[in-house]
Amino acid sequence: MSKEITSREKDYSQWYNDLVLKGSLADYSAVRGCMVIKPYGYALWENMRDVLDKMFKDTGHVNAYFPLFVPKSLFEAEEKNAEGFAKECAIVTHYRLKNDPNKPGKLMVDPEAKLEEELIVRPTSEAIIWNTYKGWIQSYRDLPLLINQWANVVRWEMRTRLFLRTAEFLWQEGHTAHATKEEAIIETEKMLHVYADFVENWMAVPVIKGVKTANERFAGAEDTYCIEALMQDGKALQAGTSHFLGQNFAKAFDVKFSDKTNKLDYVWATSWGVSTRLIGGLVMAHSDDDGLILPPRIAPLQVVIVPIYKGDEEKAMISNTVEPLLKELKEMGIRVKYDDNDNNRPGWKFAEYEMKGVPVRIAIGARDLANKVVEVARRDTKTKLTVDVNGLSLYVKELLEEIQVQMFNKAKAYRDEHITKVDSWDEFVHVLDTKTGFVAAHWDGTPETEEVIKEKTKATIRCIPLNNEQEEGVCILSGKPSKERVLFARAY
RNA sequence: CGGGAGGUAGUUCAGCCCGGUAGAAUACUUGGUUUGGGACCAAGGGGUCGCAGGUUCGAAUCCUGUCCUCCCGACCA
Repeated sequence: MSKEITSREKDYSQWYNDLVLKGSLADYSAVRGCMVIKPYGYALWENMRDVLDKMFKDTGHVNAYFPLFVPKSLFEAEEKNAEGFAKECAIVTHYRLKNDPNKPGKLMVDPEAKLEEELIVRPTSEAIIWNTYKGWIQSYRDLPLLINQWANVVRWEMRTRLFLRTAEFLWQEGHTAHATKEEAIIETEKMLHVYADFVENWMAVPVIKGVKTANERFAGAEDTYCIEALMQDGKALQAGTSHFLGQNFAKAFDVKFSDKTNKLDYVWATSWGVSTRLIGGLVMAHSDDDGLILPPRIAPLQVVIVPIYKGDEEKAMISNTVEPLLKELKEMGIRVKYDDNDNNRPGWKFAEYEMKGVPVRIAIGARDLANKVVEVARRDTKTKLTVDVNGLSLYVKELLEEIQVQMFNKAKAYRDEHITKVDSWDEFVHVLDTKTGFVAAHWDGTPETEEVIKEKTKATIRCIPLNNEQEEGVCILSGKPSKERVLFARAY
């Protein structure tokens, strides 16, 4: 078979690409920097989306949809935000094509169809949303306004990578408005915890919750909270962000409300988002050289049953045993598939489902039938066990839960081993270059120092962890006093 | 956007240097034998060689432009 995967050791980037492409998650497209999410990858996204959507609704949010295009005048209203995104915007300047008089059969942009005002394809939706909120908010009775949207956004990236950084990607963006600063900060933190809960308990990827430094902060935000995950190559990945926007957007879009004493004030805002980038993180956090390893709770397919037979008679006998089992598993809410396709032999199917990261595989042949057992194989550990058909569905249900927990524990153990405290510059550089991962070090708190460290080592401050331990120390670069360690890493 | 590599059958690639009208493996179709870790035999179908120009009697091959992808860098909430 040609479906060979480059090993992580040989070429980590290529390994990642192989998994995404050969695991049928996504494909390249004819558009620079844009990918096609294939059905299997989209099923994964749908599962993630459904869980998150429920979490948002359980915390009082509702969904809405805002336009893809943002008039330039609105876009530039919040200056810092506009500046932050200016270099990566796609812009619509015309609205019509016409036949090219010089090239029969070809089209050209009609110069007479130039838009009076250019439209920015949203890189994020704060501008259009806050322009809308202005009309929706008059009184404290209209607050809080808790809205989320599932959408695509476009950021014209110079260098793209499947899922991790594409020109167009899918995400959700929550945009909330509050009467008080305190309430907005609580919202910002609440959604960060929702993200952490989702990524850890559903995707089995451990994260560190923290706050970004000024350099890494979202343009237009007062504070950016984030969850940071660690990939198997020791690089960090920002998995989600939640921003406390202060009154910046309210002021830029003139969104005021009357409080109970009839006093006018600007509202307080938050925004928060996670994207299809999470899929890239999922792939890199768990998978191995044989293919994807997906956590059961969000795997499109949790269990696959492969029959092993000689002739139609045996196949029919196996199917007789499998059918009730299939029904039972489905009734338990387990996503299961019986692959009785004749076109491929069992060995081929084994390899294929391993590539796709299906958590549990059940193989059943004539020998098993006689003994009333099946072979149960785990994708995460690649171990196989013989299990009684009797009580199998309950066993599988429990096994799925166990796999979920073990995947998280394994990833967490790796992550925890890769948080290294260092107290000198030499040590700092050495750990970054050899052990990799997060490096916990003292920093003098200035953007200048952060910038120099980035230039010298390519490591950035991923975050200042929430509830960070306070500890006297000196900055690894400047030697100036510091009260706490921050987490550095090279990042995606 | 800079440096490097690449684009030829669904896929992986050979052919290109030295121009003569496209090939392998695998996948696919049909039939048969098979089936406990990516099966075997036989027959068959499938490519305007990324696209557009140019040179030439003749271009996958040489030249120019352009699009897409990968790797490294710059850039990136």
